[in-house]
Amino acid sequence: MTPKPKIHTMEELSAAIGVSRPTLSRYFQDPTKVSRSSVDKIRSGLERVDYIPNFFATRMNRKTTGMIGVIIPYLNDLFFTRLLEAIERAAMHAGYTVITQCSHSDPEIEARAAETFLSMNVDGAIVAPLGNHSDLRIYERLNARLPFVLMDSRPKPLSEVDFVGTDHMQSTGLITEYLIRVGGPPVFLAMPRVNFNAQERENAYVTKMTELGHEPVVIGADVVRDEWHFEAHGLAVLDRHFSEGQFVDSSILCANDRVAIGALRAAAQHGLEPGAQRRGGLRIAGHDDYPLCPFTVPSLTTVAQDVGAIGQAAVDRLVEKLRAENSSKKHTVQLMNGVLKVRESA
Amino acid sequence: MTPKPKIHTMEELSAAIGVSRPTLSRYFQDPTKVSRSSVDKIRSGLERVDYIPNFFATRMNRKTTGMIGVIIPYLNDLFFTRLLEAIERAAMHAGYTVITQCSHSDPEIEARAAETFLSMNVDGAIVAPLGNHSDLRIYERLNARLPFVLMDSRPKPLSEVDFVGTDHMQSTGLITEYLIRVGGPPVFLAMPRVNFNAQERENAYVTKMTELGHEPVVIGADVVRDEWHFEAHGLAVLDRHFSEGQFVDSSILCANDRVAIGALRAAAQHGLEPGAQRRGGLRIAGHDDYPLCPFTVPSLTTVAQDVGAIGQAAVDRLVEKLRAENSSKKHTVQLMNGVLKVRESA
DNA sequence: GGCTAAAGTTGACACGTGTAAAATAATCTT
DNA sequence: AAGATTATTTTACACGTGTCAACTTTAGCC
Repeated sequence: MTPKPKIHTMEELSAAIGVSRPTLSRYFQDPTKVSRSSVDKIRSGLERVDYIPNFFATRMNRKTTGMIGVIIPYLNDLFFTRLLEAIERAAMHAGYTVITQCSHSDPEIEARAAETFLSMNVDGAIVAPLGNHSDLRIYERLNARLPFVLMDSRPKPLSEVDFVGTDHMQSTGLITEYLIRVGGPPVFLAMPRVNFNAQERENAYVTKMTELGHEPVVIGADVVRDEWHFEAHGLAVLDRHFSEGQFVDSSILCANDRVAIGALRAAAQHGLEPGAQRRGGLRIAGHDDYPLCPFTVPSLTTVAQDVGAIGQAAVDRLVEKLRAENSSKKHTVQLMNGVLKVRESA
Repeated sequence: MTPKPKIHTMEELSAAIGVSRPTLSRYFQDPTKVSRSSVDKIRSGLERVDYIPNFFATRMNRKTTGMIGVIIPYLNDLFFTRLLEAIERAAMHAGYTVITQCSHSDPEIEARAAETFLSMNVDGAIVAPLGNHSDLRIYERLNARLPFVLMDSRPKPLSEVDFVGTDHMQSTGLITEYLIRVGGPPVFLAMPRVNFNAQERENAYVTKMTELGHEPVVIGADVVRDEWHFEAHGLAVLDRHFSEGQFVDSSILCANDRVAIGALRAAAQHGLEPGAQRRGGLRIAGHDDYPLCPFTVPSLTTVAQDVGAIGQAAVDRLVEKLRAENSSKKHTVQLMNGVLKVRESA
């Protein structure tokens, strides 16, 4: 088949089809705004020709770009990819195009991404923030100029900003309570301070332990390792403790599942078999319900974040804001409950 | 501090600073093209004012947009996120902005993403294709209109297209040979046919087995399960076989590491302990060197794809093409070697 | 068939910036 | 210091499409 002739502008297309250019413009935005006869002419014309409207020219003048910007801190983590997937699904369903930027845990890249969004006139932005306190002005700047929603991790000093995430006091409390009930009171294996959730989960653990009359014990909080290498962190910390005979028959609550996967590995290396079956023995639990939890050996007991609901809620709230056009200035904080997933490891 | 006054156009900025608009335009593209004194005036002016050049207006007229489009088939897979990270790193270093689109293993979304790239006048595109043969025209269309590089998985019918990926004949051959050497000749646990690599690895296995005088055995190729749920696939297939007493002391080569993680799980559920230590026993190996391989129990023997090198090479080749401006029409195929990673499981 | 209201179309201008050529300023010769 | 270069700025137009107001056609009605 011979390649269709390429047409670069609506002007040319208008001449080739025999419909005025503004009519074409309206057709590409919403075919129902054009009469039946014109639609037919345009349809058949487009079949004989290779034309794509210029993305930039169309977006430049429209009052709304139909795009929402999303910033996530890290790609190599299935939690964030699932979140992103949920957001893309919800946004597509609501008729928006998602522009994703990854900050690679670098505040400078994060700031640049925010500027890009402003420069692109995105209709709104959803951001999973880094843990750096100096970045708060970035979020405030976005919040002041766009419909804006923070998700996953919440910087406390920021009050006037919408937020969607998990209620870590509830979720971490839930699994802490479970571990206390079925075994001994757990120690808490912290994660590197990559975001505000790290501290929040630790606080939730301490609170729940204190509330139930137990002495909280936190380990692994001092190590400043390669930030996002959670498995290596969990492995290194526990390997050290196990080598000294510490915690070999404890309940260990890990700050997230990736740390817990490292912990499981440490246990295996020391011939330990974490599991609820053997009373009094080692127990390991995590947080998040990472997709691999059912497949680890032993399978990992954890508390699930409802990633799909968080993504959906973030988009819902954003769409609500950018439709309301600055009517209600009240901000919303949506905290989802975690759900206990009891498996073999605890 | 009082918020800086917002300025929306270069025209206004020009008036506010006292430099002509075209000078500002040149400043934002390349400050060295503007005299020292003007740079100073603009710098100090920008500090007193809040202005961001309009992304679309700038891109519309420039002959080059400085953007490259990347399509990956699936986000919830650390292999692709690592690939994406390598590409973003390399592209940023080369001065390009990456626009990422995920096809979510849906040919329609993939096609739409390609059209978006054309509509945005990206300087070039890198695509990790789906396994659908009907999509070949999409790649041919992109290849005809842009500097274009395919990566990771290669549709054989496409000949005039640049490609960067792993030499699966070598990599799969390497680990097949290793398994034969240290234990019995392996059976091959196939992966769902999500892309062309699935078949290619299977072929490589059969070839190497035949070459060394062994009878190839492929299992799990018939199951058409939820496409990308590799772990569940590996678990289900092996659970069935183990239940019937099959392959309990075999060497099992999995088509990729995620399938292998499911296989390890199946072994554990049947009280089997895969590992090279116990001669004659069960062995499980994978392919890719998924980031979790060192942390599984037992740790997973595999053959590593050099993801970083693939991403870098794809960007290098693309940049080379879009600088050459259609000089040499010859296309390049770069196949990287896999590297054996011997761990505990085989 | 003529009149009116509604639907659809089009001309003219706008959007915010890039860019080549013309004009100006700065620097260098001799 | 005058002329010749060169560096820099500015003028004027271009980019491809959105949008509004004015215009034309169609549909509906008696």
